[in-house]
Amino acid sequence: MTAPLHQAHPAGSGRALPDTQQGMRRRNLARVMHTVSAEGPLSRAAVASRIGLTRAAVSTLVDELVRSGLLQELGPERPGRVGRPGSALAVSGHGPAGIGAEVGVDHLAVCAVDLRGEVRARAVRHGANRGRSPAPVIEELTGLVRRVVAEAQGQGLWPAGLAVAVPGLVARDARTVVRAPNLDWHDTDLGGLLPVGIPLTVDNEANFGALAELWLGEDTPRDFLHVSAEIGIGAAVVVDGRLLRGTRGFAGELGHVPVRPDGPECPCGGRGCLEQYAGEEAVLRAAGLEPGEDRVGLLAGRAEDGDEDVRGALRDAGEALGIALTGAVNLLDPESVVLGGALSGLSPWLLPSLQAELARRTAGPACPVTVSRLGPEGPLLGAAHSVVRGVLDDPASVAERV
Amino acid sequence: MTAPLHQAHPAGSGRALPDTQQGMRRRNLARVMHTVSAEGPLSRAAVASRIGLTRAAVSTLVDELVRSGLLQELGPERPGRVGRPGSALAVSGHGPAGIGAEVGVDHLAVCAVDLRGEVRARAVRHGANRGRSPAPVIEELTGLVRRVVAEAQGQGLWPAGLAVAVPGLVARDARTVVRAPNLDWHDTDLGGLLPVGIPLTVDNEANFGALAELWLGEDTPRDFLHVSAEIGIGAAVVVDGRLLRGTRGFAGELGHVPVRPDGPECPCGGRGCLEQYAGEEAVLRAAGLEPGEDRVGLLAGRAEDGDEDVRGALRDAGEALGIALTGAVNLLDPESVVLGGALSGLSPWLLPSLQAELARRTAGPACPVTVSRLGPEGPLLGAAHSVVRGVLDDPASVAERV
DNA sequence: GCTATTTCGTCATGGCCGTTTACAAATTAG
DNA sequence: CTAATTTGTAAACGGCCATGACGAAATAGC
Repeated sequence: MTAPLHQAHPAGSGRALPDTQQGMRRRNLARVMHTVSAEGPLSRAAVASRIGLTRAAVSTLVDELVRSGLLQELGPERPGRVGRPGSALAVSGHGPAGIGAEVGVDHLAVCAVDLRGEVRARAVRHGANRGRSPAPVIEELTGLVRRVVAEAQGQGLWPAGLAVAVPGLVARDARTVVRAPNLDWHDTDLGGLLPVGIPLTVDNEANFGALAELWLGEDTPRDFLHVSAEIGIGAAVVVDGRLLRGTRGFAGELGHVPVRPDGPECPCGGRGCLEQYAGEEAVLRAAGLEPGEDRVGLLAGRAEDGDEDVRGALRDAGEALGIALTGAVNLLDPESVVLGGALSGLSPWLLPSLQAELARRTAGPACPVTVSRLGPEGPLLGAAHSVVRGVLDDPASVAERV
Repeated sequence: MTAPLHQAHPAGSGRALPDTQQGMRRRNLARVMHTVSAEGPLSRAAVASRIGLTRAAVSTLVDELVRSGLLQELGPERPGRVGRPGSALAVSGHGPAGIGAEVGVDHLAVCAVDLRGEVRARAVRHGANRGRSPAPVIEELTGLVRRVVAEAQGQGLWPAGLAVAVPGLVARDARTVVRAPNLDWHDTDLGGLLPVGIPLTVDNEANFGALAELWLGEDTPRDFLHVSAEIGIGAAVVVDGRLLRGTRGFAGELGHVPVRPDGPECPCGGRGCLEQYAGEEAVLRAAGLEPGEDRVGLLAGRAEDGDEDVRGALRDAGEALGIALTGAVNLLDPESVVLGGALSGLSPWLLPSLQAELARRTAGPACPVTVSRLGPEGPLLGAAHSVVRGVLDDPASVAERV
């Protein structure tokens, strides 16, 4: 198994595959898969012209991929143009599947996604996980995973890997949850707790959310900043289509960017961190509400009803977000900023002040701010898709396993 | 010519070389060059074991590189171990040279660096360029370039490219200076003004400074934040050994990160930007000094002499830098922060408050802050080396030109 | 309806490139 | 002085993509 670049925590950073004919072959197999996956049913000739190889070379690559069950021959295309019609190729719907899982504060979710990107099975369990110790939660999650895997297998799929999204900081080993304040987990190695016989990857939910946006969003650029919030405020930086992780894997801690350096103290040790103004707890307090079950829904509902306290609190939060994002945008020059997770539901009341602040502090045109279409589904889908992308990135690695 | 990844503004982001046998060959030539360049004189066998190819394959690659004048055979190694001693290979000192140039506010400088990384020729001209129109300045620079090129040629070198560092924002075409406030240049295409018959690249001096740090610094990590200042404050973000440029090429504008959102107005339109606290002008004003010739030297001198006003101003600037860097570090999780350019000379008085602020606002161990060893030489060396790296990254592209 | 044209997929051939295997050369160990 | 070890090179081999030719299947023109 070679670790593709976008995988949760790539081991090395150099070229993964050795530069020998075999590596070349593997990379070309990957290019065929990516092309077919991205541009729908395509003939061998179309693929060849797109990736710059000859029809003959693509033919042998396709043969290999069809034999491995990764590509499917759909039969002759509808002839619209002159010449013999090609034989349409599509990504197989019966090959490997990516299993995505999410440990939320209030729920567990698992889904299976096939190579085509379709969700083929899912399972959810609601109920607060806050404060429960990791072992029983993971045990419950394992049950859901088994159910989803079984259901996928019933449809002719086989699990190629499991990716778990957690609301917390994950070490670069892609297995250990270093700190998940909202679950009260510390230094928990999920590798030992999830006894599923398939490759495991663990990552921050914000990271998976950003990847989902990158892969599934429409017109998502290759350089953007994805901001999300469950309770803390997390950001993910995508540069040139790849996640920026940082040395320890902690990049994107937008919540503790100083907004007002002399502001209220923050548990992190700093003062006036963004989380003190735009964190869920802070917004609820400013709105005069008590923390409860569906906090985001509550805020959205009150704001919708015209509650001025809530609206004001969200306006202030948007302003603080705008200040913090001004710094981030100046530093990174992204093509856009995408609001995801809980923020997408509250965007109608956050956006105006956020954008105003950003525009006011920017010389020239301000960085466009958009709202994720995926909403709360992002992290789960991103996790499952990360496994699928792993297969697309190196088809040879799974072809052996068929 | 293929654009290597670290080059000023790579055209595309995908794999540069096509995945065919020829591309493979080219990449393997590059790997041989990089290995020999990085690890000193090495035998063919040693190179082979390092890059994972066989001795036979490396032999043919080396032959080609020697014939092109990029590698040099130094003769048999001193035999310390059992077995036939290898024949030492070293990067040639008579092949291509990188020409670096710098347009500073108070000076012009040009140098030539060979493949071994040694400076083989240089020329400097002092005198204020502030407010002069681009044409005469560039004409003067061209003269220096011609002199340095001639001197290098006299030593058996030939110029492979010219890289120019400017104190301002450069568009992604790597030729146009969009805005250089300290020179008062706007939308100036240096490509038309520099009629030297070799490939031209223009980039921000902060970017080149960061690259110099990456390539020449000792123990510089592959993920760091390089902060420098001439008059504005610029940062360069290096991720995984590559410069982060941003969509428009404007990444790293640390100077306009909000430090105190309600602070003094800034020409950029914002309020309380870092530059209002730690910019050269602001520091001079706070120290009660007038802007003059050698401003940095003046500040350092007074601080050295114990001038409390100056020390206080620098302390405050360090504090503001610390606040801005806290945000950047939270967002990027770099392995270290490196202070370069003018900041390195003032570091004794900036560092204490900067580090204190950073540590106070960080949970866990704070990001280490170091001072560049290169100082004001960084941008010029980085520019010249960027050309050299371009050759190492694709030796085949220049081998044709011999 | 028939032929020429265009495009698709495949096959045989050839060239490029790293590997394998073998061997001579140059050194150390005993 | 011999055995062992390591280096560099040469020849044969195998993998992989390119080239060129060919049959198949559609359209375009008459």
